[in-house]
Amino acid sequence: MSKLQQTRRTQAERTRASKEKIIQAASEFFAQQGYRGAKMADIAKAANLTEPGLLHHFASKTHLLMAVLAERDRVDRERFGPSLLGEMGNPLSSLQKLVEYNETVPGLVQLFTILVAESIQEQHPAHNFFMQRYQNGREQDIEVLRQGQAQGEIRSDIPAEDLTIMLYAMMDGLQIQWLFEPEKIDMARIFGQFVRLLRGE
Amino acid sequence: MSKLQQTRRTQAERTRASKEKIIQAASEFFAQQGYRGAKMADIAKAANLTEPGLLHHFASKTHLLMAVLAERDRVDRERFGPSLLGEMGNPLSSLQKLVEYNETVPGLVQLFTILVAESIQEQHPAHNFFMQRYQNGREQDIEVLRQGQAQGEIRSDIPAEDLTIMLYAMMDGLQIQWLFEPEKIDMARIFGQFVRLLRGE
DNA sequence: ACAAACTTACCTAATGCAAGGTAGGTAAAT
DNA sequence: ATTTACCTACCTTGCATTAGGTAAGTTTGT
Repeated sequence: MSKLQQTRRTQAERTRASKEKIIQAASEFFAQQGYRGAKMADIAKAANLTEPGLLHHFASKTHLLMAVLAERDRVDRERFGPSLLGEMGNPLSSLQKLVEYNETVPGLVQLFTILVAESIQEQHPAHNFFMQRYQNGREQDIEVLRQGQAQGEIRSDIPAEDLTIMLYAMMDGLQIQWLFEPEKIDMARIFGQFVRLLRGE
Repeated sequence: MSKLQQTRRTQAERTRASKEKIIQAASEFFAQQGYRGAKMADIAKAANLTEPGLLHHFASKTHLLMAVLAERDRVDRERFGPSLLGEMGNPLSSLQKLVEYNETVPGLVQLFTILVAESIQEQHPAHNFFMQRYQNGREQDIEVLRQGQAQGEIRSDIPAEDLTIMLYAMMDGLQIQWLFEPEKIDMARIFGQFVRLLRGE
């Protein structure tokens, strides 16, 4: 139709711009419909492309999903460090920050919540991604927690391994109820209560 | 082929038997593949029916899903009371029982975990079912928790409303990690630690 | 008591449509 | 001259649902 649509000089620029738009669109649709529910055609249209146009950049729906997840991870690691707990010294408080941040990006939270559950099945393309994610996360956090326990900032009557599991569990679980009723569930505040418990009052 | 396949006298008997088999098969497939991923053909075959045979009993895939959930609810309410917390007097300990029971039925846990996440989308056929489920559950439990607080069995520095939310969150969250790595995550023991926290040591 | 009329529990075959992916081309960039 | 970034047209498969039939079970009239 119009020639105004794509006015980018170099190919590199065009590619970068297209991929970015695709990933953004895909994130939204995956978040809203899950991986299975999301349709390539919709994603393509949202990125101003046809379906084959999209497939030129990402060879298959699975590839696209992995790209979305990788990108998400990259951004998150940029924003927070490797351990979600943050710096030694004041652990848990930066986790609290993360929960507060999450309340501002319901789309992303929904993306991960739906995909995590979907990917419990072993044959799901993101199965290993999420299993690794939990494993790495817990492993990273465990050291920080031990530190905190040694310094008396975190109660020591529960092993650090268990604490990591509980932290992820509480975050995930709160997200579910919050996604159903964002107005009603004050995720950050309740997570705060939980953190207080772990500090030992 | 053979006339041995269906040797049931009355129609009522046949219908009851068929519906039972269908619901059982559907539960398994929904648990393994989610609602979207499960195929009517597979469910039908597992129930010794053709697809239209199945549809004779449940008018659509959505109807089938609702039937599965209703049946699940019925069985659960039979096993436990209306409140998951159990009797007044010793609350939380029966919740602990529930978690231990859940460890023996991974298929059911997976069914609910995957479906809950899937049904976060408003247009999902089970959306209202699960939202209600949380609302009712929390409402039922809140009274029991207040009792426990009044008798000093449960710490009183966290409002009962928040406690109900945290209990469901911890259960849901633990289930996710447990479903990924059942060997590694000792769901019941960790939930026990959490319960201890809520008792105030 | 029993046959005619009806209802139920299925089946085989076909429909329809959604959705991922391919073939092969064109025009712009390199 | 070649590679890249797309597009149009097409293909294929998967899958829920419908059309229409048959045989067994059930009800009713007499």
